[in-house]
Amino acid sequence: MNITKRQSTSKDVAKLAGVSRTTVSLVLNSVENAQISAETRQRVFLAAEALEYVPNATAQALVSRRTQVIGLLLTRQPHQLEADGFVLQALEGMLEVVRAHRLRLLIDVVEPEHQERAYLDLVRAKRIDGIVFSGPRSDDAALQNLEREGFPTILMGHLPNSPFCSVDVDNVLAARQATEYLLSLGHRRIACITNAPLSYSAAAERLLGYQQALQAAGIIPNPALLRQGGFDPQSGYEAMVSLLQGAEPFSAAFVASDTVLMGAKRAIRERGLQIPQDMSLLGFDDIPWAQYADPPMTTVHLPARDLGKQACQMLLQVLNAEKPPNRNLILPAPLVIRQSCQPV
Amino acid sequence: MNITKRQSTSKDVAKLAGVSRTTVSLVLNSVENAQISAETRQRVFLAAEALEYVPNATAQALVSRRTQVIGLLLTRQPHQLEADGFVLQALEGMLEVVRAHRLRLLIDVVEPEHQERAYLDLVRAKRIDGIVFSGPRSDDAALQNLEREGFPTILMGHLPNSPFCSVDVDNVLAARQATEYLLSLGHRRIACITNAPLSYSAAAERLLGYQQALQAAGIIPNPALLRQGGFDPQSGYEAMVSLLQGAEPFSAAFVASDTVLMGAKRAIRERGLQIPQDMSLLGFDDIPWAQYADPPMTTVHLPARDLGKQACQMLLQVLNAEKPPNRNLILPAPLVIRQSCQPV
DNA sequence: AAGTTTCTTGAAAGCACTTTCAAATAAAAT
DNA sequence: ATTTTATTTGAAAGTGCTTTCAAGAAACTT
Repeated sequence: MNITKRQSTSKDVAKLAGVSRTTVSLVLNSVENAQISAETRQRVFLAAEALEYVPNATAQALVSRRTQVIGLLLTRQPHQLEADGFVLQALEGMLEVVRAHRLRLLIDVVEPEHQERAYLDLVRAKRIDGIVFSGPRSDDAALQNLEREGFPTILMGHLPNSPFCSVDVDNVLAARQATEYLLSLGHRRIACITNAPLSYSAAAERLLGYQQALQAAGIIPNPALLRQGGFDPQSGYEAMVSLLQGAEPFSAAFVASDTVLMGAKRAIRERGLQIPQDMSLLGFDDIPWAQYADPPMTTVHLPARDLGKQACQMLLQVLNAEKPPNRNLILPAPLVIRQSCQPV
Repeated sequence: MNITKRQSTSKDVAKLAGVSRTTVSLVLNSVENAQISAETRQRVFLAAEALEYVPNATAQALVSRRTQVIGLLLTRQPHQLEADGFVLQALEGMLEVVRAHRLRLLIDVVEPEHQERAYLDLVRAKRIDGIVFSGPRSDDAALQNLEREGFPTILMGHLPNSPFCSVDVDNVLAARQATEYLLSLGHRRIACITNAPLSYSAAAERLLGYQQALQAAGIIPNPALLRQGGFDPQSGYEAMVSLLQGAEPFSAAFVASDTVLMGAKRAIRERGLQIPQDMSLLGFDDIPWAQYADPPMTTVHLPARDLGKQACQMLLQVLNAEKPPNRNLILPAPLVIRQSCQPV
């Protein structure tokens, strides 16, 4: 476990190649306008190879003012991360582009409570070049700090009149279409469980879509048929139990998150109800579980992986001072019809 | 989006406080043996506050040779990450201790194919102080590189005669106990689907536990009842379809990963079989899904969160040159009996 | 009042790199 | 052979911080 052999530096390479450190840097970074003879170049490469030289990222960062690291920020209660099928898919998409650009990804989860200083440290300390921010909330003080700092940030999700670029789906539309599907099956009493507290913009939007569809069909959304979920199956379980115990009957439920849906489904089954015979269930996110559930879940497909990918790409554009083509990129979120809904 | 106002440096703080940068550093890092008058100290704090000063992490890292960042390395095919319930829980545990120590977490997923140089970059470039390595494989060339470099590394999982410290569960024992439970229910023909290719040590160990239990009961493990899964539900689905189509009858299956189990369960239901009436199913990992599945799954509880936490703590001990109390920490992995198994 | 001892503080070096700029060398032109 | 031009290379400064070392100031002895 000893770290005896010192790491070789550009100085070592220079010495071995018989050139100056400047030349080493010029060659290894293949600087355009500086012409180095092919022979010298070769010597440097060989020396670097021989010493297994890798430039010290910290030193490079210090001088270039770029750490080549981007941050993924999630705002959740840590324990709510556990069952989040979305995160991993998005992460994957991000890693894909991050890797292609030889960057690194730093991940942090901040709890909604003490986010005040949470990112400031990350940002001010210049630990990262930019941020992909998942799950923005309107009441997020720290996010406003980022704004003031003018820190390169991309939102995964959407925040009305935020200066930041964002990648998102049209939650309102997707939720409306989902609800319309339920309506088209003849359901009239449709319950709704949100995916998160309404301060999360995605939660508010999905709820709105649900309400719009109902109203367009001449149905007044019934508050007694609405419950709030929050990131984990347990919240869905509790919400559904409460719904089932309520006086208000319903034949279908739109649950704005598959993770929450997982718990809701359990509550229904415990009650001895069959899906979809006794109750139609429609989710949101299309996490891997959805298609393997019993029955496979009809749900809105959230292109999580793409969302992550696009967010990263947008961030890179911002970092390179290119004007991103779209300030607010909207990806389609189609309804995937499987077997958890049927006509009344 | 402009970055007009330059970030304030320790020099600015020094100037505002009317002291030297040395003093600023001494105060802000509360260095022990250097005594600074309370009055000076106060002035520095105030100045730092006023300028919203946060030390540049890069510069600190350069001089201290510590980046205060630790890496989480996962070896999977990226797309296999998607449904991995374990990762997020472990991540959470890690974040907990990482945060407590004011460190940061860098995450990377490397594909088993080109891992050769994959971490070397990370390590040689001194981007991170240490590594938590999830899913070590015996045939991992890069891991051997880490060994040679003497880089502070903790294994989440286990590798026979590796010099690295590790945190793990006793996979053999857990799998044996799980299988014994099935045996105790009267099952004799028990299929097994592994959680991953056998080069992953955890996969090999779980399989071994299954085989040991069988042999102890005087049953010769039947190769026709064995299939290999691999990280995602689809692999489980395919494995179970293949098992079901095979000539060999069986009344129970031990699936060494809940994620894989998710797919296997689907295959069984599509076949019109009831769980547990027609087929007992026993999983491994206890991902959030397990307790909300229909029926709730009996499975081996993998203390993922704790594993992550302990791995991190161990790494910190290594980094601080403390001898970790246990070179190979084994956490208990109890069987959680729910409703997916019943007597024949 | 002079000599010690203790407190504070700042100059300077170092961390490993990049990049500018001018000098040195080689090649070309007169 | 000498001047001009093109080609290479290296010294040095800068990135923002920590830390050693020694000096200056203040307090204490004798």
